[in-house]
Amino acid sequence: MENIRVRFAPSPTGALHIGGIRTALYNYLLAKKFGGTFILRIEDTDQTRFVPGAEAYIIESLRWAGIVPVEGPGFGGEYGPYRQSDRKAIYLDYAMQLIESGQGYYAFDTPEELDAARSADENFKYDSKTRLSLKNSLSLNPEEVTRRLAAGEAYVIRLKVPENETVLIQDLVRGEVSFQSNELDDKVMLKGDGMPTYHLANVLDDRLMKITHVIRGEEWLPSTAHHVLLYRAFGWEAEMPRFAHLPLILKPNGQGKLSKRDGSRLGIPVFPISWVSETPEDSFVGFREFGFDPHAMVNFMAFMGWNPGTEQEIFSMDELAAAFSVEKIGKSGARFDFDKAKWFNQQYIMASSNEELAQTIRPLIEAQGHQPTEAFLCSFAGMMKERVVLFPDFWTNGAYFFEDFTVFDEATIRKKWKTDGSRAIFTPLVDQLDQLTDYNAGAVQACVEAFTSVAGLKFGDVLPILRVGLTGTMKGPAVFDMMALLGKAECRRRLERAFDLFDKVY
RNA sequence: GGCCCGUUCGUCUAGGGGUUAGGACGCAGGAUUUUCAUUCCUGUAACACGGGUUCGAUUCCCGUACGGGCUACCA
Repeated sequence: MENIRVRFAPSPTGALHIGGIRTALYNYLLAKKFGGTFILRIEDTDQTRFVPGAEAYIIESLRWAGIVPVEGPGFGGEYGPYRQSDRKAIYLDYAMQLIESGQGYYAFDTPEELDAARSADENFKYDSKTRLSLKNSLSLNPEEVTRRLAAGEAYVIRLKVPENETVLIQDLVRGEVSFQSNELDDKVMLKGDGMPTYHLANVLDDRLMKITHVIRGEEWLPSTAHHVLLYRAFGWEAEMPRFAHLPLILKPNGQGKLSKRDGSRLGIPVFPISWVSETPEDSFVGFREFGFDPHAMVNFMAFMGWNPGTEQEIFSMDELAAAFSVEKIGKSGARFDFDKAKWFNQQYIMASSNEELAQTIRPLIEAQGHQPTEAFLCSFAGMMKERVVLFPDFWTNGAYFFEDFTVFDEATIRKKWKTDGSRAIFTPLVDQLDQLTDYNAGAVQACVEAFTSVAGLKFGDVLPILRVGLTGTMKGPAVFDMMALLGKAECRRRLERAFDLFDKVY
């Protein structure tokens, strides 16, 4: 394989949703697999849509996901600058080449005139059939063009799309796709403000940055015809990058592609990390803040539209890179399945070490006002990790490890606790537990078993009392493990408090 | 409207001219478990439709339907 160079080229117009992350991921995986170079390029040619902070958001999102560029703004590289607004002169230069070679032309039509043309004919297209009746250097005489230019009149440079040509695209995902040039319009290459459009800048930068593979969303497939025409115009068609157009990510339910609003509408994340804007409607919660492990998100995203062809589903980034191939990318849109995303996260949490989990959840626990020791937190994580799906579940499902419960499972107590006698039965157990010198799970269990048989009770009569007495709930880790972690004094305190509470149930 | 792309269980998908059409999520049931969860087992459910080509089509071709994308001096 040649020296692969791929790029992720987002526009800094706001938060980048999960589809963008997947595009970046596939580019990254291809580069990683073949020892190539993954480049980040910021396509900020639309000054009206520029959003401050968006570039930093994109970089942080990628970093969180473990997709780190080798070249890009702030990352170095020999093909910079990597922000298109810093490359303005380059685009002008090449746009002029288009004019000189007769493959581009100046157009003086104002946006208002074009709008008028469109409202007069809804099928209006600026193309080979209409361009001679519009105001441009093809229809106007040379003196008039020179005069307008000299007078500083606003103009754009358009691509002169040739007639009667067939544009064939060999797409790595879709195979051969063909377009008739007569269907294509004369796209603007250089805008009135001197900035290039996406099409010009993209083609030029891919060429100048020696990009070998263009992996991008399917929404770009139609304009790829124009891009090929541009490569042709510059004489680069033989060395064009290879194209791969990715299937879109669809809404979880209903129809259409996934949109920003779907997240807040359905209460699920569709962004990698949170985006905070002045208005709540434009602020979004991310996978990170939802409590996802970035590896789980990446694993999940990798499978939206790609599949290794084996039955393995859990992949590290390295394994993903090793297994990845553009040929195995699917063709049809993939519906965003949040249940599957959660399943991946659960798998990752269960596979994480207690130490890793402790580190991740410490801020969540501390935010609740508790400063557990590292040892305590690790044991806690170990006991809870098979019982959570998202990181915040550690707190929601295990708060009783850190503080007294306020509500408890009344149904169990009504069934197992008798106000006219249970207290007398269980107080000796508390006392016996207090006699233990080594308060470990085994010793506690032995003590409880001995008590149970002497008292003529069944395990099922004693365990629920202990469990609910200690934690308030019937759900949770093994009782004796929890007792060992909580310690003798704390268990005694909790049980006495609980017994008082239970007596008040009726 | 025009151009382009797509269509296998509810969802993500494997597969591919002759298969009991496989896996995963979800859901349902069961086993294990002091609870919950984990784990294991079982079940549920799919080749959009119509024509060809063929001995045989879910697989190849053509239509139709449906879905999606693009159709800006936005990317």
